[in-house]
Amino acid sequence: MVNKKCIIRLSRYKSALQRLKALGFVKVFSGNLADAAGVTSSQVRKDFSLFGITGNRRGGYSVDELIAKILEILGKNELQRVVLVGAGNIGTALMRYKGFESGGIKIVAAFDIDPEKINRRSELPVLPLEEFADFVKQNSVRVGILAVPDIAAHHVSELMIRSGIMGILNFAPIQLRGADKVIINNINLEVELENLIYFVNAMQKTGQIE
Amino acid sequence: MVNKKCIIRLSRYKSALQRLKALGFVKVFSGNLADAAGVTSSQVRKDFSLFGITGNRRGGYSVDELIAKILEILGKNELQRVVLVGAGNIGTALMRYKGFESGGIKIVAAFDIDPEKINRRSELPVLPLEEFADFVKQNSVRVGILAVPDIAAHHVSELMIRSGIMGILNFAPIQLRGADKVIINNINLEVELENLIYFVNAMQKTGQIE
DNA sequence: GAGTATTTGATATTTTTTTCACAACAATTT
DNA sequence: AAATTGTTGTGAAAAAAATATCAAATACTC
Repeated sequence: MVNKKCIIRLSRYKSALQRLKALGFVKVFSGNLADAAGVTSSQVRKDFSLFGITGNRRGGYSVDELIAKILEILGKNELQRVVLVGAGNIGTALMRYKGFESGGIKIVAAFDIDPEKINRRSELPVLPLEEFADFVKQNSVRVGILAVPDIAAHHVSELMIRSGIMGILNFAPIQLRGADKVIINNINLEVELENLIYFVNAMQKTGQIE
Repeated sequence: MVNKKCIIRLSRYKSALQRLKALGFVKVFSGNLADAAGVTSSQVRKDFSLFGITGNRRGGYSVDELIAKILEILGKNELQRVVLVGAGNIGTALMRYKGFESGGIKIVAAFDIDPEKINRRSELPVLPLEEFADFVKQNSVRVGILAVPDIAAHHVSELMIRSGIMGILNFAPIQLRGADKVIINNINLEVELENLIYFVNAMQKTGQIE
């Protein structure tokens, strides 16, 4: 009933609303939000109705209320703690990425097998992979980012699931298949680029797309 | 008719086939591929029929032929040159990422406004942003990766489009709206994590999902 | 405070995507 | 060589998602 695309739109509405709020808006109509998020106003209202979000007929929606409700739905009222496995290229970039904290998401620890990468004293400690299960259990972390080379990805994903992780954001270039009751979102850079290249080629051939 | 999801599946079939080939498989049935890619066999055959890919009734498909045809469709017969803007956290990680080259994609140059980041002598040169338009035109690059902070993203995307870039892979945490005849794929890490968190929460509440 | 204009919310319609079902066909067996 | 088995390819059916429609509601005007 509530599918992935719908939640992604909610995230987008949230960002748009926060922008609108920063600009001083107090009320918003479904049409405004739709424009800001690149969808139709019907879509916005449909999505809202799915979560029981209501506005005032003719009066639109209160920006503050909307933001509050969406944050609630997305579970952003409390800080979400996330762990990271793989302190390589992408892992390190994610560790340094500042954008998460403002959004209520915090990488609380990273893990790697390479002893050289271990650093317990850092604000964001890098710990040996052997400590992963204990850490996750003790801190009841439920979401993990997987940024290890493809050869290790399957093995690490199993460790994560075994340790109690229920959601994995996978950057390894293999399609991880979710076990039961585990959500896996794959981000595959090569696939994204291939996609782009296909449509660019197609557009160049036909002069038009879609 | 041919939509984004379909091309993403093609990419997945390609990976699965390359794996199967490495394992020594010569023939494959739609069901095998479906399993490997996590879809139904109908889906596989439908996708193939869209691109005029045919097999032998009862004989399945030749792995080599399939790979060749998919590579052809995805435009992977020639090396695809890509540029990158933003040599920060994520940009640098992408520059170092080795996975692309094996897949026929090569980042040929990166660009940044920070003079400290400029490095013309590197194998993957980092050039000042002012040179972007010229470089893209002279090298007829059509795909670019955008990895700059959100404040700069809009401005840079316009520069890219003005310079002739037709496909943008956007890592900035804002939803870039595609101009006409420009494809934009957005990768928003926060949105991905929010998504994961929502479903993990939902699962924990209900004990089941989907 | 009646009348008007405008927006929501719910339902209906359309479009898109996926799955089903099965005829046509090609290996394999008898 | 006939029968059988198993797989493709495709058109039809079903499911899912997006969009359009419009009565009900409510803010605003005069």
